[in-house]
Amino acid sequence: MAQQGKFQAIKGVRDILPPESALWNRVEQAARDVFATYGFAEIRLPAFEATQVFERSLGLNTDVVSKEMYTFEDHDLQFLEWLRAEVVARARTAASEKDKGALIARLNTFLIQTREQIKNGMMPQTAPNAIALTRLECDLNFFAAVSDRTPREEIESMAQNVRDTVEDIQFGVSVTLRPEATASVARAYIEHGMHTLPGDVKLYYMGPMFRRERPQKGRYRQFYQIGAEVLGQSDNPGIDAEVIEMLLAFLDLSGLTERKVYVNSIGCRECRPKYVELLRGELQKVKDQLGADSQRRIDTNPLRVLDSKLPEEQPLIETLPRIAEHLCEDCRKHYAALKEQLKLRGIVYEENWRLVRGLDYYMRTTFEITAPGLGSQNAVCGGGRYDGLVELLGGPPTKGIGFALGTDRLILALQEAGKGEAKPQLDVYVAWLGAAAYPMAVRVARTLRGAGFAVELPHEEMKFKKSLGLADRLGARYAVILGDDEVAASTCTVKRLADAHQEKIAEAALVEHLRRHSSELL
RNA sequence: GUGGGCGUAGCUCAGUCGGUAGAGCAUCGGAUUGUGGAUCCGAGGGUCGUGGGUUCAAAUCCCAUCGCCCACCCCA
Repeated sequence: MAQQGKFQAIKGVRDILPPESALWNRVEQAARDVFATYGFAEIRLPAFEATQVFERSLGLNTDVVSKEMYTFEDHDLQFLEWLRAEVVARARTAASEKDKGALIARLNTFLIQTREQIKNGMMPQTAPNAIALTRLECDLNFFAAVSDRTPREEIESMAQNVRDTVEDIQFGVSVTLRPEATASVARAYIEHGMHTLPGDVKLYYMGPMFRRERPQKGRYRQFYQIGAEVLGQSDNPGIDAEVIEMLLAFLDLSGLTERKVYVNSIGCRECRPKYVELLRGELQKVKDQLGADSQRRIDTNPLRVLDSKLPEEQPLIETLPRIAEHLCEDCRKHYAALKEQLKLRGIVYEENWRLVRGLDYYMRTTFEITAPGLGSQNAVCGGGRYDGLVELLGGPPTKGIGFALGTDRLILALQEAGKGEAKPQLDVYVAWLGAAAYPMAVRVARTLRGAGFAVELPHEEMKFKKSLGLADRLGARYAVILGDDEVAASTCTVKRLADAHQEKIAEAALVEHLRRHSSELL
């Protein structure tokens, strides 16, 4: 229903309306409650970071970084942008005598202005910018020296140079809407010197993330995650197991009982590269039996071939070498201990040797939770160990493990499982009639709300017929009816809407009366 | 970026061979001026996604375009 002139939410983002928003609150509250019992505290992170934080953490050649991030330059230099566009436009036609002069003039102004802004601190003083400016200076000199004898191709090639260089200049810092939060947590851990805190640092977060992807079921451009991280000096598998235990306790409280837990180990910097090469070699041998996507992955990321869903590739994939058999001694012990720790906690899990992670920072323990009813995105939650990430971002050597749960998908799974019901609760509807009753209605509503009841008070005078009709449709448990009679006697007529039973209660005793019957409210 | 499906009332959807735009639910009002749910009566609500073409006549046929959904890639 895209009608001209009507606004609608942009592609891939959406409104979460009542009553569904109540389910969201329930889920998020469950997370807070459970995480708190495991000693986790909330960290509230910015929604955007310097682009490099994500490039460094996730890896430059991951899909997320290379094509799915919302990235922009943060600056306030419209005049320079306009100048740049002018330079580019003039450079396009620089071969003619007239435009040559215009290009020189614009480029000259651009260079002066740019230097000025850098001096003022309005533009970043970076090495690439310095190089670009020097190059433009040379180009300027070239154009000033152009004569009739200068070959046309040379002029055009230089003009092309100018366009490319001028467009490469960074006016501001590159920032990115966060596509995930682990990188931000690591950044914050370093920035605030959290390695000096006693014990492991246990943090959780929740909120929106952003990826510029084609939307589909359970996948949005603004999506939500609930996540938790443990950072510290220890990589004891007990931590990994406890994180998984906590995650499952949270899912229990949320009501997601139909789910599967998969675990795997993907090795470390020592043994994983060796395995990847082994796998690549094996895949090369059977290349012609694979689909086009998998063939491409042999070069780009052999581990992802294991993820293939193509039915015809499955038998072949089953014959491939498994990382569990090629882990180094330390990783083997770590993985074995993890499984022991899970058993110790009575956690039912499945090993999935094909479970690999897409992001560069993962190592050793990886895990995933799946649930039915999510379309082709059956993963609700993924996580793993990322020792070394903090160091990669310039911090001290630090171990880390955590998970991120797709809230949109958890909500979807709960709804599919019939556990998405979230009725708005309305305890009392105050129906009043007559000018004298309104002040009493205001008073009663305020008193009841003060006592913790959810109360609806109409502000237009309505016949009781209409008032009670509304009370019914709003799902109120009780109606308090106030008219001239009640005002005269300082009593309230209290009607239980479920069975139409009603009685008169003194105004002063109303709260006590409703409290006594609060079990009926539930 | 690639492929498929779908756009008619707030929602779910009919709409025949091209011939005045429909139903159910929802909303509002009335039957019922101190009492809700049921029933009955009534009302409002539409640029048939948008633009163009064919035609005496287009929701319907043709072209283009936009939007949404699902799937692939990839991922939570």
